[in-house]
Amino acid sequence: MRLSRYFLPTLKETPSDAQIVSHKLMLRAGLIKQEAAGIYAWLPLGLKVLKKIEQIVREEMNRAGAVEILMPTLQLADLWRESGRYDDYGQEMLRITDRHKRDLLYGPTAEEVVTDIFRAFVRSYRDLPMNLYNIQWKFRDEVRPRFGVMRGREFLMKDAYSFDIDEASARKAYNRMFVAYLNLFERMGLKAVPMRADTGPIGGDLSHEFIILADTGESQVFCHKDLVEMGAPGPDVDWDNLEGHVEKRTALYAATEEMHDQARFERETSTDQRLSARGIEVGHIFYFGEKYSRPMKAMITGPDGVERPAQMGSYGVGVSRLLGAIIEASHDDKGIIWPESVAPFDLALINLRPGDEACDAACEKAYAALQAAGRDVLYDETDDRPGAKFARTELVGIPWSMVVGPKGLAEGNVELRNRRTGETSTAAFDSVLDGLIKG
RNA sequence: CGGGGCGUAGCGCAGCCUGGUAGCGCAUCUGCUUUGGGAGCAGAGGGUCGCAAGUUCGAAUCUUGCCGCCCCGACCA
Repeated sequence: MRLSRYFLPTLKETPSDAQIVSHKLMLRAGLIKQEAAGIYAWLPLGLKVLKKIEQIVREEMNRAGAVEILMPTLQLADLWRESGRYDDYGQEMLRITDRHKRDLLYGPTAEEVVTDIFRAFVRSYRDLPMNLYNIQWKFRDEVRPRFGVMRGREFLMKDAYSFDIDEASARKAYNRMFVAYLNLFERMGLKAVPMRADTGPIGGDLSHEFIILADTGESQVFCHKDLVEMGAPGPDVDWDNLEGHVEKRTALYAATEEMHDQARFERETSTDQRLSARGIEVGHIFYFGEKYSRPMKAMITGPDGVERPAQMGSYGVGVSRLLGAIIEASHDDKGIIWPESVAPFDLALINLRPGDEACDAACEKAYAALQAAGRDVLYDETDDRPGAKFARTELVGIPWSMVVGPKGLAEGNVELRNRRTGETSTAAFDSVLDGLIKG
């Protein structure tokens, strides 16, 4: 992409509405534009990152055996009356009436819809286990939206729903999501720690929030230090036998503020193992059994010929929130530092002197070669001054920059810069180009 | 939903207390110069001061109502 033909409205000054660093940077780097409280338009660069995050989530869901569907944003109130939640949900649910005076709502979640889909087609235990997910815009009319996309009213969420014949099988479904979450957050360069969450009236031990640690996190969290550095199991696991991976990570103490038990924390960890930090919730998995399947009559016939409600669980990832969370966890005073897996461009090609024959020729050659190699390049051929180009590239957080200037080029050299480390190396044009082409 | 704050050019702000021709920086446009860390000089364009009503000879400024946005708290992916 040639920058002069792209749409990248960066801001030198921070809009006064923004308070936390990720929100400020998202506005300054031209990722989003606020349209109303908690409602944002996604500009080209923000959209690219959003799509990359979405794709990682999709790939890891598929790997874990979930199947993608797409459910509507507008839902029938009648379904929610069946589950009993229409009246329970309160003011956070945006209620809408159509021209026929039918009560609709903009879905804040999709348990009712997915249960309705399930019960329409599935009757037998032979069709189970099943896990259906979708990545869709949700709306919760928060009283007080804040922190940019971290707590908007409209947000993109991946929500998966598992259906099983019994609790033992449901537990396996839960474990698959547990491991899938560890894997997908790691792919985004995040260290996510699963923490015991409130299971509400259902009870049991099957609910975890996935928390990433960041100084500006919304809640206080407490956990065993080792959990933070424990890597994800990775894709090559036995997806039917994940108990070991899950137990290893749930054995150590980890709790959010609401679930925290200081006495137990001190009992189960030594002083030097204790970590108390701020955290951002980026995922939540939950087993809730028959909560929806029973009132909505999503019944399954088992091998014994007996009909019983499906055992269900739901698994959410805040896709749009993740942009904010990643930035909170990865930035410096110059701007965003995108992990390569979610970066909007693989690299920036900076022409320091457009109009200079040698610079133009070298840049065009590099641009063509990199594109041919499948690299997504942002080619800065604007006539801004070098300082402005560097500052902008750093602000938007592109992982690598190839800098082509007249002085270096006279020697046949160009520069390669790493956004995260700030390291700069000068080398021959061809060798830098080869290195970037090979990745 | 309780408490607080703010709406003045695209962005950041001053002016308001004490009513009298709407300003500054950045950005934008033109010209010249400049070209390895958000350039310099000269010039230009851009505002029914959130909306409405009221007070007044006269309202960005005072009064009332409404709308929007932000912050703290309670609540949530």
